[in-house]
Amino acid sequence: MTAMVRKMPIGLMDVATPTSEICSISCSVCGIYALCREANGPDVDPRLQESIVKNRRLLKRGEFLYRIGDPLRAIYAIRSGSIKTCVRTNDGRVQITSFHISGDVLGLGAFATHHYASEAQVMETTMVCEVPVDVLEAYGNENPSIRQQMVKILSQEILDNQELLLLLGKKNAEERLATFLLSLSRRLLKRSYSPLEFNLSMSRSDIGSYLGMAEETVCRVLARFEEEGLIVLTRRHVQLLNPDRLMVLAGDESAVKSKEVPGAAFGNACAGLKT
Amino acid sequence: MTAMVRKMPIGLMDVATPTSEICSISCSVCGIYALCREANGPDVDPRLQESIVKNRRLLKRGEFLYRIGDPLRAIYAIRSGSIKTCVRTNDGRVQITSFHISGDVLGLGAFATHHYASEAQVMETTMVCEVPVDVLEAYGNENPSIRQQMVKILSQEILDNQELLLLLGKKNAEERLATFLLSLSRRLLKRSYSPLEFNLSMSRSDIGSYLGMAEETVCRVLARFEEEGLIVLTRRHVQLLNPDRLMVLAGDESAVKSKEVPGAAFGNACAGLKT
DNA sequence: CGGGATCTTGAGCAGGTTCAAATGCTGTGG
DNA sequence: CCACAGCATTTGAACCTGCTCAAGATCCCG
Repeated sequence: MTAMVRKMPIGLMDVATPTSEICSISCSVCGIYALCREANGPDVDPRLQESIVKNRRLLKRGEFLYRIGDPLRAIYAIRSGSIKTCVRTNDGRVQITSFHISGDVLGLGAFATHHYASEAQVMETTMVCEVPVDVLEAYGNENPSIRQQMVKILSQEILDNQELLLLLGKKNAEERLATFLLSLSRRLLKRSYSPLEFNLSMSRSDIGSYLGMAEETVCRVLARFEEEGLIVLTRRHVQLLNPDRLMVLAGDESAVKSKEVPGAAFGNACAGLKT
Repeated sequence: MTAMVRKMPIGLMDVATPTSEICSISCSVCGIYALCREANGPDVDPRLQESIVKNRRLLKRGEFLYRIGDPLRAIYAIRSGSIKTCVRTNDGRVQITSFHISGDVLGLGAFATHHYASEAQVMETTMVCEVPVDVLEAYGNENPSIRQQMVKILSQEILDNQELLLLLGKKNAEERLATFLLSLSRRLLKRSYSPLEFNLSMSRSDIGSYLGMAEETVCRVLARFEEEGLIVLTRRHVQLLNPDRLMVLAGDESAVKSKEVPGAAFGNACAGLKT
């Protein structure tokens, strides 16, 4: 049970997608990449194509993509790297609302007020595509599928937030961390990364801020998980040894999701990793 | 400071809008009522008009508008009454994600998967308008302003959730209740109800479930607020005596919002209530 | 190799939960 | 109209999870 799985350095920090693959990333909920694919077709809005292909930005750790109160000018799709979004109280307490990774779309939440109510900070060197809102709107007006994608992305963000609300309102420390690890694992799987072995791009303190608990408690619970043989942890490298047991600990809503992502899925993925 | 404000029995439980007023309710973020207004104009999609005018439902306390896993068939606008939406863990713990009142729109969050991930339960006798999704989509395809409204509603729901995430992740019991009372007050003000005196349509237990704390703690903190002269509480009837101090206690994000809703707004509203 | 950031571990404390019981309110049926 | 059943609310007291403070260990980068 200890070291059957060979080390594969695949994780948030190791993503390096060649430029040519920008439009080939498989991501069912990612409207912007769908948009990219469309942009390669025959009848394309040239403004959109230009904005997708040319408006790319490389950001370094610590930089802000946008801050609270900034006017909404563009939405962003992450090509590689990772970004955290936060809200804060007036005395400076910070609640991280989401860790965004390759394929995620940021910024649509500001459509209600046209000003950001959250801030987006880069966690590691990150490449984003920038789509100005006027371009997006123009294209959306002509293309129903783009509109549907936008609604889907927004709607998905609501679902993700609901899951986090349940976690923050009703789960204890152990359940929070189990939920966190599994949710990360699922998202990596969707993007064809290894779901059982990955690197965290966030610090313990960030994890705490996201899960509504102190940094120290994060450490302690993770240490307990390791003692119990559920995971192997080396700095920011994580290996899930027993995802099924983690699922039980997570106390997730079973009725709906257990059908979609049964424990067996993890087992199979695990088998694929073995030598 | 005690009883300068005359009792006005306006609150969640007292709403009784005549049928003729269905389309005249002023609600800037309510796309469905905007939709209603449109439906009275000359060039109207007859399917939409029919669904708005005819598809009304009267629900009684305890009934479910939809449950987790139900397929998305329609979205709903509340005409009168109130509805709570919840998510739950597999062992039955319930997190209320929102209290919806007159003018709110429910159901758009299910667009991502076409199945509800939450449940909506009626808190008191409630009248809703039902708009089938196919009707909404058909009409949205023809009318850009409807589309914008939908995006705005979704986007607003994300903002509301973010506020709740901050509350659940970072605030203590006192801050939670102060935030709750003020947020309710603001929403009532937007709908032209008295923001300083109102009836709660939810139980202490529901408030606890929403704010991530035990029913007993809700009671204790509210009792403390009353001792300190911040509020007057009689069963479910609330009077805010010192909203400015509540704002300080709430620890809300001041920078952005204090400009929009300064404490003076409450003072003025209060003056309007006096004899 | 050094210094700052990150991570880990320990010990004591406290806010909020849990359990329990008393009180108050509401609506229903006789 | 009143008594009663059932639910909601309130209050008390003990307990416990997770926080805070503090110190040490480890890592990363220049």
